[in-house]
Amino acid sequence: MAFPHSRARMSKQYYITTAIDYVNGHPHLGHAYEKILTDVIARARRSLGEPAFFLTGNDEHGQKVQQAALAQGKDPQAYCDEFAEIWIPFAAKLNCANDDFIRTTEPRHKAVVQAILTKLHNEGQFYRETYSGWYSTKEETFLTDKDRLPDGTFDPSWGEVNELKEDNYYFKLGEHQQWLIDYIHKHPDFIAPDYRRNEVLGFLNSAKLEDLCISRPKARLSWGIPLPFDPEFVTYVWFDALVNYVTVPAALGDPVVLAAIPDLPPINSLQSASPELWPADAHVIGKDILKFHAVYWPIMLKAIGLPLPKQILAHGWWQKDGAKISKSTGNIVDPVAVIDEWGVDAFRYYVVRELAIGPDGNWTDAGFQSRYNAELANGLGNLLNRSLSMLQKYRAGKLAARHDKKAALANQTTQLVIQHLRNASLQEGLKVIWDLVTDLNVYIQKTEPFRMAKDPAQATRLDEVLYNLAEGCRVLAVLLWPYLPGSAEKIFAQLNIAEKPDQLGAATWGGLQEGHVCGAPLPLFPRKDLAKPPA
RNA sequence: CGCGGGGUGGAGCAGCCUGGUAGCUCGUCAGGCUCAUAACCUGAAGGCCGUGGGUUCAAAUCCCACCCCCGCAACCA
Repeated sequence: MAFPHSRARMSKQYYITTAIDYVNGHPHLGHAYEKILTDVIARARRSLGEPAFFLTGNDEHGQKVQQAALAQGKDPQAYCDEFAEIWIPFAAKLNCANDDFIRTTEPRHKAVVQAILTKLHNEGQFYRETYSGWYSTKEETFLTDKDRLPDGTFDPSWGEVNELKEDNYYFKLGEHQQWLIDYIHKHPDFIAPDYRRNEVLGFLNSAKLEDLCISRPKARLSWGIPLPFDPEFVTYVWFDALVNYVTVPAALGDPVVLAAIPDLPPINSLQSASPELWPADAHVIGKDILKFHAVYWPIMLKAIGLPLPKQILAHGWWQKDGAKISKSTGNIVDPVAVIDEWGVDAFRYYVVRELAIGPDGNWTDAGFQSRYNAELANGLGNLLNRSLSMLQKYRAGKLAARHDKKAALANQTTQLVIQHLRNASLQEGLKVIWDLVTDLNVYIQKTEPFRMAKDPAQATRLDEVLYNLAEGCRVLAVLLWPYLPGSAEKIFAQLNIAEKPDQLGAATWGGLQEGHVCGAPLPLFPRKDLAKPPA
């Protein structure tokens, strides 16, 4: 698969990742949400003129994958390959411009994981110990006292529970605990939003960290990366999965990562010039895996000798109609179905506009359709439509001299949007953009160009208004590009602008020149009837 | 004493950290406009900000107690 956005630069790129998705099911709303958030941030950086590298991928090892493959009578690798055929196009379906797609069963990843394990093992960061506990063979997991019913027994759903002794390797976390607490205090932006930082600090302050078990006996779980120093074990999935974030930089030859893992054998390096990616600027994750990213991962990196990511950005979860999303009750949102019916930009718009990054959201079909009609169709789409319609009708699409009635407002909007994009305040950015949309709609109402058109004495005034509207739409397209790249390009096409609206520098007022001929209007977001037949 | 999130006009939310006339979107009602995707604009009605205490000149906002809802075990972001 080609990743046309790949690029190699000589200086540190903005590097942003999603969590990698576990391949035991099909993509759902939550996966789509995370990828879109990340894509908007990555596109925003590119639009600001900064090279940005966006990584997403699949987590393919572990017990559930092995079980699922077995249940279907498939080889685990074949099973993962089939899911990759779903997940890679899924990112494209969301119009994500990711630069690479990591799969943890790839040779490049195994090589990096094993090189890191070797290094840490040689440095004495691991120890081997026998664990004894209650083991559910059916669920293939150890149970704790918390899993006991009030009468002291285990729930029958666990099946047969036996006491089991098992050797494993452990990673010493405890000795890094105070260092991590200090680090988080010194870097207040490391975990966002800040209430998540408080949560992590609360966790770190409440008890001594238990050491992390980084292995599973092969007899119990074979589908994993073998420990290089003990072939009887495979790597615990989380240790495996987190490393993905440095795998790709390593594979591309990032000098920072290579310096920390000197024994890494040569893996593929397609780049002629090695990009500088690490440390990541942001890991976008769900709130459920905060502990892995804000506790285990920083400690792993510290032990490896790599700098920490700049920020862990934890988003919330979606509900549907106020209830948890559940496949068994059919309470689901199928992103692909929504995109097929409403368009990818409508989907991207809704999930970003509906909530800030952090709180939980609630998907309702009524809310989605309401935003679609009110904000996309009636707001933005109709503004473009009526503006171009009048320009076409009264001036055959041809613009008169530049006029700056809306210049100050547009430039101010641009500054605010840039600020919000830099802060990953994506929802706020959209709000500010829509303030401009609303203002331009009011502007038409106040100036009534359709009335001026009937009075030849007002011809100049009409030209001025029409210029402001067309230029306002052009600025809007540029501002919208990180969020709604397809729609932004459609606006440019209707304005008859050849370039792409993908550089925020172009949002400066005055881009449209006198004499430029704009195209004819075409509804951006065709309005749909709110009344939907009951399912 | 488990942890976390939340309870703000009919609905969905912001505001709370850094107290000082309660805000947004949708919906409702009335009016205006006609360029436009039956779209757009203006105005109005509607809330004692979960409950009870406390601090304060002043509390949605800070403190204490309590009540209620939702996640933390799945299909998981």
